[in-house]
Amino acid sequence: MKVESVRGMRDILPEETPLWQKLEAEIRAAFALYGYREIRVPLVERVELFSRGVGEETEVVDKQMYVFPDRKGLPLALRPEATASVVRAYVEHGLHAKGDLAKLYYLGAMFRYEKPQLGRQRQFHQYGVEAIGSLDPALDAEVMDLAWHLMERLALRREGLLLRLNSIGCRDDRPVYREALQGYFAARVGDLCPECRRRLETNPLRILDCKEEGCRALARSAPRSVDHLCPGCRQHFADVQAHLADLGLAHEFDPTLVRGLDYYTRTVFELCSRDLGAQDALLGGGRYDDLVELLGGPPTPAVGFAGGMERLVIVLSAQQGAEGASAPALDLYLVPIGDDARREGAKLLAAVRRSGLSVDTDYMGRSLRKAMQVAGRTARYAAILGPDELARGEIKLKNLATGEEKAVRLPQFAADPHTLIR
RNA sequence: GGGAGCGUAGCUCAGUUGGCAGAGCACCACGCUGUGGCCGUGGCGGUCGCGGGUUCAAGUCCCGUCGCUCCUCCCA
Repeated sequence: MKVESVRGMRDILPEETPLWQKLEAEIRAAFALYGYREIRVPLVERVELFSRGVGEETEVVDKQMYVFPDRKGLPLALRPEATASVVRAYVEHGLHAKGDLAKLYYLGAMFRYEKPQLGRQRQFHQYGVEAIGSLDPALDAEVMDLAWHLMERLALRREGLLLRLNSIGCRDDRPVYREALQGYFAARVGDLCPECRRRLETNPLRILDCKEEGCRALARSAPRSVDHLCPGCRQHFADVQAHLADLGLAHEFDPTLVRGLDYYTRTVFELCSRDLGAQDALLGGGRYDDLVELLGGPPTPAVGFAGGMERLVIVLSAQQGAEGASAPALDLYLVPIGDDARREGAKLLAAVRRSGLSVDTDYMGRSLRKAMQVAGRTARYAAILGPDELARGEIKLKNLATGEEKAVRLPQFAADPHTLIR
């Protein structure tokens, strides 16, 4: 019986890794331009970090989290997202004591137990930023500008993207809005699914993104969060929009946007692709002004976003598909003829590699012709070493693009291959 | 969560009313004994996703199961 990969967990093969590496490099470069520094947090956390931080009632924690006890029975979880971990680290290491805005970014695997499909895996990869320590609406706008800038770097067309924006208010607004929702849904409780009847008491906000058709119909004309903002939050939201306008960032106000995680406050946003089908959200984020305090730190406002790498890979590979085959990866391919040449060639390889040239040779016992074929598609130069060359103390160098071939002294080539290969 | 489609060679896929499992690409050998890209000839390669059922006979029909994909929804 063949052992296969676990459902929703896929291999990224060498054909695809260059694209991932390019993507990671662009993400790091963009984040660095905006003053963010990388933080690496564990893949495994205590369950309570997410049940408290993200919210017991959220779909991510309630239905999608990988939970298991360790050998001593401690309840652990594979992280379904990274913000809670970053904030935990921020509090745990007293980063707030530096009295400055902490700008942190991360890149890595997340785990959610969902039905896998294109652009949605059980192990997936997110990149994200967290700016912890300021309530300035200009910072909200800067974070969204960073999101846009990243997309520009990846050469995604601006017209193909859509920034959706909403405000869900602060912790003082929440009870008011919650009551409004409860009042609205309670009057129509007969049309709610059993799950949502429970949510009516525990977390009525979640009814807004229930999947049942009946609940969704009700949600469409439910009270809007923006109509229940305190003066401060209303001003904050107006300022954010003004700053976005200053930066020339188009956006669309979407009163139904609530986001799936409980820690969000005030600003919430999503950047969507217009040419991606069902899984169109490229990244999403917003403010989480109470999370630091909730996880044991001092009251500290924060804003950030997270995006999915798989979805960018889809968009990018569709866009780059026409670019064709990549250039040969190797500088040189050694083609040995006979056992003596193989032995002598192994020494040569070690020397040439240490000079900084990438070289490979045949270990499959291939014929000269087959080895030349491999050289032709993997390298810029072929080096032919056989009994004749060995007897003369030479090696034949062939430029595989031009077909030009010349014999060079073996010791000279081993000592200084760079001048002969360019 | 709801709906639909598809699983046949390493890859992309044919396979008719149930009747000998195929092609192209890739790989290997030879033509061309030590020189790649082009061409030709031959070869290697299969529990037809898995398990059951119907049948003289199942890749094909039926049931189950696992996986993949798409739509809806949600999200990254």
